[in-house]
Amino acid sequence: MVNSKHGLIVNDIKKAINAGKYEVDTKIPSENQLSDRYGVSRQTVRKAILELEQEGYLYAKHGSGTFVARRRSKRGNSKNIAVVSTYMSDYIFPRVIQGINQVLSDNGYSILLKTTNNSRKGEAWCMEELLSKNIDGMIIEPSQSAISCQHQVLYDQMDMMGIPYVFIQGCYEAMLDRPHVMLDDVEGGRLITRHLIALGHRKIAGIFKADDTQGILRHKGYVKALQENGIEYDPDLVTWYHTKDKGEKPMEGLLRICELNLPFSAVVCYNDEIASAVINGLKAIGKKVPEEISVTGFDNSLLAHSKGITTIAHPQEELGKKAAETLIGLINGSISKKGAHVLLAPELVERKSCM
Amino acid sequence: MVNSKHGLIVNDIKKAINAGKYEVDTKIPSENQLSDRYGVSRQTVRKAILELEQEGYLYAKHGSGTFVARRRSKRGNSKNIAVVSTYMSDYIFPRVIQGINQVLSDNGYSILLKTTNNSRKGEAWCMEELLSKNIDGMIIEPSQSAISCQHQVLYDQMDMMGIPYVFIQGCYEAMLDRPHVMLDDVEGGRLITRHLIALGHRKIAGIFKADDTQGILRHKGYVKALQENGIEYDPDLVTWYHTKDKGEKPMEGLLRICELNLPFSAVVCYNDEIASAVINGLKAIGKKVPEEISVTGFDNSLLAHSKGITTIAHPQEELGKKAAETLIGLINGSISKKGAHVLLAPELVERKSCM
DNA sequence: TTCAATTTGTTCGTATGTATC
DNA sequence: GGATACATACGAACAAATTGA
Repeated sequence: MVNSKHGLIVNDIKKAINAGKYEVDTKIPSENQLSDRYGVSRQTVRKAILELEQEGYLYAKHGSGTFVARRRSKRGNSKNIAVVSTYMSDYIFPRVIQGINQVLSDNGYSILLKTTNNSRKGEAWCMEELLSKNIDGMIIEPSQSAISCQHQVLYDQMDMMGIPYVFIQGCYEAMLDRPHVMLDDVEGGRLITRHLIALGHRKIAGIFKADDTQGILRHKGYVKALQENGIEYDPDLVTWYHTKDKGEKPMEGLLRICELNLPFSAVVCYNDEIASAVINGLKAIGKKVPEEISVTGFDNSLLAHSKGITTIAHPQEELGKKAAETLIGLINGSISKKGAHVLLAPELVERKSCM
Repeated sequence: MVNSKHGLIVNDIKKAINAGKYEVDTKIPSENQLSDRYGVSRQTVRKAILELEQEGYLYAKHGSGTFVARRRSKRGNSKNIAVVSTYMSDYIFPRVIQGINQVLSDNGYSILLKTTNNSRKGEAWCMEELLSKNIDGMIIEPSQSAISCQHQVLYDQMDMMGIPYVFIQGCYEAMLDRPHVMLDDVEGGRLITRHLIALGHRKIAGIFKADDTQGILRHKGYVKALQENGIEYDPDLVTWYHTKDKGEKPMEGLLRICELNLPFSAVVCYNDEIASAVINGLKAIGKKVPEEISVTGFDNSLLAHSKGITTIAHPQEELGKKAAETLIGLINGSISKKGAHVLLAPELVERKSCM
């Protein structure tokens, strides 16, 4: 995003100010001190400070020092709502945003769209930019949701500025008390596992993502369904993987189970992508799907559609609508922050990957 | 009262521009030349130029020179760009907007998203709302592009306010001189017709939309390909239809051709939707596709993918990127409105509807 | 009041990187 | 590929304003 040294310094100081490390009208370190600290020339520091001055973050006093400016809070009803998503072209997102747009535009709001590329840095960057703009609220899909949120200050600042926000799809563990609208992943995991049990399966393997709230919740539902039907939970049948594992790890786990001669007749997968990889893997080692082993996905993505995978459907448009309605409720005060927790019921989509 | 050397240079250049000594978009002397002329260092010249750039008098082009900008009324730069599309969830749109987002966010801009639902009223309503907001530019996909633009006043008003805009996908007939970035439909029509000719077809029917710029251009490409290959153009083989005709008309035309006993072995269709309907229609009257008759589409939509229709692909992300780059060029003055006409090369996607 | 230290403001010189023609 | 021109960065010097001893 920013390659230049002065750009990095600008971001750093901005972050410090937004985090409240410098009070308004207090002096920041002198140019010489900063150039020492960052290991750059004084000219480079000056360029950064000049930029921040023009953006209204700082003001310099000749012979005296450079100070933190009182941020102009030109708040009011701009009728703009920020929508922050991880990726733009994700198969799942267009319909969600369509739902959001429908409700918001009906209520006279416009959408300010931002993407984080699913990185924390991207998210922090986005929010810092948004704080300098005039928005009435925010709908945000958190990045890498299972890792603890290290930039909660930014959310605190939004609270302080009275800008309400709603999490969608996932929510940071530490912020589950904040407003959120998401799929009931526990229920989804339960639903699809119950479906397999109803088909007669007893030994059901599972592949879940460990660094993701959704993965943990779906696993919870999987366990719940087993218990409800009097089937003992066998940890050896469950494989956990992380985002960085890419494609290999899940299949490795499954092969390990095969090698251990643990009999299983079905696999519950974290999502359609994994399910697709598993189907290919099973076919490669001579197992027939669904005749010998049933496989399920999650998300009802295009992949599930084209490969005929039985899966759990996101009520995408509904999710967008609910999120927008919740946010509007928060803005006009008709909904309290504590009550704004919505879980949407998932739907089972039967295809031909199970029997 | 300016004491600083760079201040004197700023005033000098300002005066020269205001006096008309430098024309708009002409190059001013290079930094080195100016530093020689004024007897100051290049840094001092740079500082002066930077100041003038920020005031909107000049714009610098890396590796090329520094130029006189078209003076704009200094509306606050909100760093917001409006993106107006017809529908949100269209199969084609996510990737286009992804391209737009990539370029814009790299340049520090945010996207303000609006939809028109492909209606003129929706478009007018959108633009009125946008005019009341603070935006630096607009990328717009026009609604129902062939009908003459009845609300040109709104565009004139944007011109007056100095807010640049770029049309994507299509462009109003009467506004083809305005900046636009779109697919080269003539080339697309030529490409797909040439493909059929290369496969050995000589009698090629065509179905085109009459009230749509794209329809007319695709027809033009169709004619061009025929002429280039020494095949006479036969108007009887071409069916024209209008938006209001819905699905029946195109097929009627084709049936008429069949009844007239005009032999043809291939059909070039306006888009994938028509191609799909034509394939169904031909099958219904006992013609085999592609064995007896080859059919082509246009747009590379999901429909073409699922039905295996040979078609023309939009370079979607590229289109978004180019549109964003063009708009940024217009904003900082490095591109003139007249030069901002971009046609993107289409790509042939071979599937199984031709032989 | 004066003086010295500190801090920002302005300018010069130089070097390297990178885009454009 | 080479020349040109802008972009970034470093180092140094002096000027001007402020502050406190």
